[in-house]
Amino acid sequence: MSREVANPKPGADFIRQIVAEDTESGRYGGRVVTRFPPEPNGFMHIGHAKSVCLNFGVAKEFGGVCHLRYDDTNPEGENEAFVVGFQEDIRWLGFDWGEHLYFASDYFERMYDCAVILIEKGLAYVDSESEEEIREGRGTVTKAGTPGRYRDRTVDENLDFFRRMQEGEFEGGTHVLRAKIDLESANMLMRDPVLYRIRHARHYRQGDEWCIYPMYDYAHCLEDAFEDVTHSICTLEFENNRELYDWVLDNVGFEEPRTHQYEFARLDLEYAVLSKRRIIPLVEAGIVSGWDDPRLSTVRGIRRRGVPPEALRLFCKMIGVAKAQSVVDIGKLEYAIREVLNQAAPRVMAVLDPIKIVLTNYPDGQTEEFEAPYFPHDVPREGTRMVPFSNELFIERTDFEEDPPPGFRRLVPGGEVRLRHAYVIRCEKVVRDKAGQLVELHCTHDSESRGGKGTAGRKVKGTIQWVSAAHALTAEIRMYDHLFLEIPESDSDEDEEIVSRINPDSLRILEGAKVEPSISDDSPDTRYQFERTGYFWKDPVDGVGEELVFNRIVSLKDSWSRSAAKSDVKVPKGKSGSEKVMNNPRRPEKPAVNESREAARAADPQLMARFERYSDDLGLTLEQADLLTTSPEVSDFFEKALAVYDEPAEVAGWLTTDVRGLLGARRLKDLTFDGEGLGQLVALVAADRLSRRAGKDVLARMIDEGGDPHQLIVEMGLEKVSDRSALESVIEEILAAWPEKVIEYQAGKSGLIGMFVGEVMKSTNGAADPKVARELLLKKLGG
RNA sequence: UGGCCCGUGGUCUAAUGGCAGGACACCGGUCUUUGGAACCGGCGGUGGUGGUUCGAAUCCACCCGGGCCAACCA
Repeated sequence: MSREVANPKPGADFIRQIVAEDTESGRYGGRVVTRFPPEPNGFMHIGHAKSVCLNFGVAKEFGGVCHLRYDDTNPEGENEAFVVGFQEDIRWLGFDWGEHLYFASDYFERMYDCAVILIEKGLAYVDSESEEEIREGRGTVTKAGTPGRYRDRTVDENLDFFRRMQEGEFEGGTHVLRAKIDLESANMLMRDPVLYRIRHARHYRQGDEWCIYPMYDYAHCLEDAFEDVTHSICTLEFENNRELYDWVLDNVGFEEPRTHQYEFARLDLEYAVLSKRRIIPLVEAGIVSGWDDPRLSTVRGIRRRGVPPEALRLFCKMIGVAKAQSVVDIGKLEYAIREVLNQAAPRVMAVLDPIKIVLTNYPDGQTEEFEAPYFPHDVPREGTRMVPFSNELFIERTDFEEDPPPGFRRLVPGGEVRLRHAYVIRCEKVVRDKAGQLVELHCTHDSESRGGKGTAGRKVKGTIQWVSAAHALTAEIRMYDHLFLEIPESDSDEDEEIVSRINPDSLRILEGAKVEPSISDDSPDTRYQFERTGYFWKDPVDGVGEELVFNRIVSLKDSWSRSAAKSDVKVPKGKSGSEKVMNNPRRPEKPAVNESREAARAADPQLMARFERYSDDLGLTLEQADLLTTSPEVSDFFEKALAVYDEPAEVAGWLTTDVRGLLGARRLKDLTFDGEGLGQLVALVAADRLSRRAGKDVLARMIDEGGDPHQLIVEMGLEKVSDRSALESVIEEILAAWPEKVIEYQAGKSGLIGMFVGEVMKSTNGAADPKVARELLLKKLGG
C-alpha cells in the first residue's frame, strides 16, 4: 500500500516519521500504541534500554500508550524473578506502563482458537515427522524444501490431532503444528514454519495448564493484534520475520488498520557484552559478582555503578535510531554520565592514594574550618559544608612529583601549590625512611592566603584537594574499568575466548582512601564529584552499613594525562582511514546485463528477440534493453508506450529510472494505467507542455493515485512556465528574499545555484522550466 | 551460494531530487581556587563505477563491503 509522506519531519528518526505520518493521516484514528515485549529469561541490559526509550518515548511524544508485555511463550528459563526485574529496571529508567501490563501466556486460549481457524482454512497442519526430518525437508538457503508425508492431512485429521496435542496425549517432540505456506519460498521462515510444539514443562504462570506452546512468529503478531498495538517496533534481525508476521495476521483475519512491524538497529557498544548468552558464563564463572556487577552493561549493573537514569536516557537520545548496524563509542555513554552528574553532583574532597603532609608552621593540635561551596561558580546550585583543617593532612600521591615532567602544575620540592578552599603551601622537605621510601612531606602554609586571599602578585601553579588526617574518614574505593582489554568481536562467542580477553584491572580496589567527614550526614544515594578525580557514590550493597565503600561511576575528563600519555591513543580496530579499501577501482568491462535476467530471457524467445531489437535496432543501451526485458510485463508496457510516442530512448529513460524508482515494492501490473499512459506523459514533456521535473511529479501522482496525464497537468497547475518575463519577476523576488545567499554566492559559493533554482521551482509549484530558470539566474547573479 | 536489509568525517546521526548539518572524539585558544565545567575556533565525510536529471548522499544499474535467515529459541 502506498505510504504518502504527508508531512515529513526532518530530523526525527525514521520510526518517529512513520508514526507521525500515520497520526496525521488518521490511519489509526490518531491512536498510537507501542509495546516493550521482553522475554523474562534474563535481566535487562543497555540494549533493552534503547528499546524502552524508543517505545515508551514514542508513545509519550504522540500521546499514546506503551504496553509492557512479557513474551513468555517458552516455559524454559522464564521465571517470576526476571519479570520483577524488568519492572524494576523500567521504572528506574523513568518509564511507566500504567495499567498496561500484559503476559503473552494469558492469551494462550485465544491463540489456540486462532490456530483452529488456520487449520480450518487449510492453512496449518499437524506434522508428525521428527525434528531432523522437518529440518531436512526445509531445504537450505539455496535449495528449495520438499513436502513431508503429513502435509496433506485432511482438515478433520489436523483438527483432531491438534486437539489431542493440546490435551496432552502425546510426548514432546512427536507432533508440531505447522503453517502451510510455501516450501520453496526464498524466505526460509515461510517454508511451513512451526506454530506450536509440545512441551510437557511447567510454565511459571500457567503451571501445567498447557503442554503445547506457540512459537514466536505465531504468537508475537497475535499478541500485538490482541492489544491493538499500532507500531510494533523490533530489531533488525526480525526483518525476515515480517513477512510471516503479516501472513499470520492476514490469514487469521485481522484487517486494516492493524499492527505493523518496523525494525531498527539494535545497540552495540564498545567493550560491552550485551547478550544473555555471553553474560551468563561471566556470572557463572564468578568473573563478575552477579547480574548487577557494576562492570556489566546490564541495567542492574549500570544502576549499581551509580549512573543516574537521566544519563542513560540522554545517551539513548544521543545515539539516535536508524537501520544501519553500528557500534557506539563507549565515550558517548561516559559523556552522557558526566553531562548529567556535572549539574547534579555536590563536590567534596577525597584522597584516593594518600601521602601525609605535615605543616611545620601550623600549631599542633589547632583546628579550623573552612566553609566550602558544594558547587563551582558555573553550576547554578546552592549549598556549602564545613571542612576541617589541621597541621596533618593527606594529599594525593600523584599530586607530588620530585622530578616533575614539563608542564606539571602540582607540588614539587621547594614549590608551592594551593590547597583547595584553604591555604597555599610550600614543600620544604621530603622525609624518607631507611629504605628510601617516601614517608611524608614537610610543608609550610601561608596564613595570608586563607581561602584564596593574599595571593596577589604570586603565581601558584595549581590547586589540589586534601583532607585533614585527624578528621578524615577511611573508605574503600572500587575503581571500575572496561571488562575487556579490547572491543570484543561479535564472532567471539566461545566462552573461553571471552574469559581470556578479560581486563585483569577491570576492578581496582583502593583500601585506605581518605574522604572529608561532611559526607557522613548525606543521603546514602548521593552522587558526589570527588574533586579532580571523578564521580562516586556509595555502593548500594556493600556500602550501606558502617563500612564506607564507594564505586567510581566515571572518571573526570582528564586532559593532562591524555596529553602526557599521547602514546596510548586508541587505534580504531579494522581499517583505518589510510588503508580504506579501494573498491575494485578498475573494472573495464563491467557486465552490462544481469545474469538472472539473462537466464529469464533465454527461457522466453520473445523476450530474447525484443532484447536484441531494443539494443540493435532501437539503439538503446545494453543496460536499458536488459531492464526492459526483465519480464513480458515490463516489455509489453514499454511496447504500449512506444505505440503512443515512438522515441525509444526517451521512453526507456523514463521507464528504467523514474518509473522503477517510484514503483518501489509495487509491480507495473498493479498500476491503474498502462504503457499508453506513460507514452502520453512522455509525449507531453517532449511537446514542451511541462518540464521534465513537473512530468516526474505527474508520474508520481499517476503511480500513487492514478489519473490521466492531461488532466493532472491542469489539476496540479503544472502547465510549463517558460515565459521569460514571468520567470524573471519570480527570480527578482527570490533574490530579494535571500540577500545573504546572494552575497555568499557571489563570494564563490557556487553550489547555491541549486538552492536558487529550487526556490524558483518551489514558488512556481514545480511548473517553471528549470533550465530557463537556471540560465536567467546565472545571468542575474553575474555568473 | 538464494532471499532480505544496510553503507554519510575516527564514532553515532540529519539532509524525503536543490546550501552535505548536528553530537561525541580529536586539535588549538579564552577563562578558571577542579588539568573539571563553560565559551570561541579548527581538522575531517556521502564505498566504487556508470546512467537519468538543469541539478544526485537521495532515483536507476552493476560492482565492493557489512549484517540477517536453513531452532520444535526470542
